[in-house]
Amino acid sequence: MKYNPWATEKKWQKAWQDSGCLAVDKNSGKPPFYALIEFPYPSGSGLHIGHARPYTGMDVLARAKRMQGFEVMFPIGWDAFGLPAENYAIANSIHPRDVVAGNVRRFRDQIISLGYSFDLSREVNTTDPDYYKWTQWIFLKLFENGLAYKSNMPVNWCPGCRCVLANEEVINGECERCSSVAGRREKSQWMLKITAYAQRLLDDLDTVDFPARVAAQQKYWIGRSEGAEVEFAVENTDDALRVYTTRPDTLFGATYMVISPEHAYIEKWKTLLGNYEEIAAYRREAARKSDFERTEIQKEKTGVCLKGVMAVNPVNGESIPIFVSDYVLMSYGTGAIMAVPGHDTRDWAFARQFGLPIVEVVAGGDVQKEAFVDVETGTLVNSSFLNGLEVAEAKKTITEWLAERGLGRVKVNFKLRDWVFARQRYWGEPIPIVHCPACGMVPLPEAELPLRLPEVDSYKPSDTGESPLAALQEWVNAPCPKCGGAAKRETDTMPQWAGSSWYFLRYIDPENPNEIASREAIDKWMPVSWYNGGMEHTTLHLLYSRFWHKFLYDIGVATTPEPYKKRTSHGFILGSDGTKISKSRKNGVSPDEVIEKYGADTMRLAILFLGDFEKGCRWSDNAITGAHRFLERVWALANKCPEGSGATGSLEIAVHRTVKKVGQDIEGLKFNTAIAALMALLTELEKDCTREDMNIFTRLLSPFAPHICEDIWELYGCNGLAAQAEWPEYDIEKTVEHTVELAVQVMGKLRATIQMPRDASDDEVTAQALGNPKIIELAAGRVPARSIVVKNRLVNLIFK
RNA sequence: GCGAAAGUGGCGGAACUGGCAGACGCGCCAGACUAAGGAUCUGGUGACCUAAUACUGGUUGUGCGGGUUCAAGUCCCGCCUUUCGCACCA
Repeated sequence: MKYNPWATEKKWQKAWQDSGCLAVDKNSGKPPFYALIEFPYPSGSGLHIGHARPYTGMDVLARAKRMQGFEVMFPIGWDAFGLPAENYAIANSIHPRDVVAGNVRRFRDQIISLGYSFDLSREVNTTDPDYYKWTQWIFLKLFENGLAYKSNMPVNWCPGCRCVLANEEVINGECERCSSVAGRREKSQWMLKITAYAQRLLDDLDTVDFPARVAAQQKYWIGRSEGAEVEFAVENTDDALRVYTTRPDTLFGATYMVISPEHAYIEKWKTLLGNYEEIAAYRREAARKSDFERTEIQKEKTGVCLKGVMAVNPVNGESIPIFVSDYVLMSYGTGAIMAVPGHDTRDWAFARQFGLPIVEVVAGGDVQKEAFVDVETGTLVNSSFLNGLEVAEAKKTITEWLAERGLGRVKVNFKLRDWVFARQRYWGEPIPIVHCPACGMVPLPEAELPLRLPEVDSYKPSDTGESPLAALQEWVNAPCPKCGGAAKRETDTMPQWAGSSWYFLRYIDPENPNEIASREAIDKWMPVSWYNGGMEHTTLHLLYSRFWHKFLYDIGVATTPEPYKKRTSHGFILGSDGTKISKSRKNGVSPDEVIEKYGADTMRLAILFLGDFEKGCRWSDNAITGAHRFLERVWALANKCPEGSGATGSLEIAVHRTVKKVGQDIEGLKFNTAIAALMALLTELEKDCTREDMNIFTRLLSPFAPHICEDIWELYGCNGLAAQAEWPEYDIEKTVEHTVELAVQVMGKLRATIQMPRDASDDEVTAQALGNPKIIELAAGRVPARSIVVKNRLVNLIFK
């Protein structure tokens, strides 16, 4: 009987769903295991191998955990708000809701056809009002707690389309659609104060099981630094320029200052400045550039000196000039810096450009040739009372000195910036705030949630930079919830990150109309046992969702400070030509095509056999050939293998070893070597096999290739489904051979191998090795000076 | 520039806390079965040299150059290259 996956795959997919074996049994009493994948954005092009790799990996884990006696929750949903659906809707005059519904249907079908064991009864969709009601509810709580606020922020502006652009829509400084040069504009934006949680987001990384590279990247992104704030008085004004520095010890070397083009003092000092027009022109120039351009290009330093104002270095009273330059950003620190060209590379380049003095304050380099920045252990010079001190000591001394005089203070700074939480778009969660002329910003009462997206004819952004919602008078005009007077709704919507920042909580209790999830359910399932996702989400989604969860913990909704107990990250999968998979390059593979030609089990095995799950890899059709042949051999053997009791001798050892290895490899996400071990065992079983052995083999293979295993299970007349079978156990005693082969080395080179009983003593091993004809010949009568024995592995003989 | 990861046969990739490099698969070669083989099965397959009474003969080999060690793909020092992330972060 030839292997014919098409005949039965659909049948088993239905059987898994219908049997309820994928759904959670509340009363099972088994330990809970919550396996989570990053829920997909249901794009129009359907599910591709970039999804299939992580989903297959986690499906193997979830299936194995079920067999191992855990109550597994393995849910999926749809992160369906966002720009692509909206753009597609605009281009094709379809409602984004309908676009999404069609895409979701396609994704769901594909997910089922791949044999994934998701519990579809818990499916959530971020665009469902019953779902986004709670996204809005969380926003209201953030607002109530002072963590949501409005602030002027620069946005990308396309003068051609007359609308705000996402960073993604700006390609090389041009609008993706109309190729106009995109500029910058200030806009009042909703912000979330993630910075208030910076320290906790950093500290609690120690309490979770994240891969080192993920934790390192988050730490770097949060970017904690300890330094000092220093006040520089400005001559002829009552103002002081406040700077943040991590190197207060170099204060005596500060020979000029630089402020960001957006610094408020420029306007304040307008009348004092002899060259205001020049400065304003420079500012306009800087404003045209995106942050990206401004900070990316390794360019010559540009800037303008502020004529008419001078700052005073607080430690030595010297007057120093103030410049404006775009290399100083308003978004980090205070928007102003003290420049120490002797010991900072950027300041050095700027000083050279503008002929400014460069003073050495830490001994060791030649500051006239280049900035001397590697100074963590240097000694201070040219610094009055700091002379002779080590850098660390000098930092402390100067900070205290400044603090005593009210000129400075210790300050911890973070690179992390607050989260811009508004989009001028239709297809997002409406922000439940009303702007009242009398009462200001008023939150909607909870009872009015969800605030539904209104029906509109056009989803196009308005040409004023407002969201399309702004054009809907009947929706925009609403009574103030507080005073009842005429007021207007907020028309911006939330970013796509909103719905994905808490979805793992909704899976737990997806139908609950009264709360995000019941306390009981949260207690049982949180934190997520194992969350796997892409490295590209390490700094945004992963950090945002940790932030929201910490907030929910603070207000008593969540019961743990961290949402994820364990995080793993799969490697990025590239196309067969080694580049990113894209439709235009045609280097991708559609899982649908593979399934149609070879079946879902082949697809699953092929994608996991490619290479280390946690490392990047490139797709190759060769993987399919190997996987498919393997399954054909499995099916052939299952059919011809006779009844009988289990294997004995070395075959029994091979079986026990494989049980051990496959279990360990699944836990370590080493799916490629687990499959290799199964292939190797199959080769052994083909020589000598009974149904008893094949039964064990089938259960081991079942998480990887579940359909064929159900076929075998049925063929053998076993009870229930293979998916519900118990995971085989191994006997540690039966994983070791009684006779081992040892390598015999002479002076570190392999010369022979010998057979020895397991755990033979060093002396026995040495004696046996010396008795080997090959070794006798090499020894030529000499006696080894040393013999190094590595138990059950090798012996190395050293002759003088 | 900063941070992280990685360089192993023709190819994808294995290799536990230093211990027989190349598991497993693809491809290729030879053979078997065939009317036929792009099916299947069996055996072989890093490179170079040398073998024919001794295929458990020798040398060399994990990006490059040094080092530590009885022993290095693995550890240390110095380079080179690639990928990913961040980008003038004070």
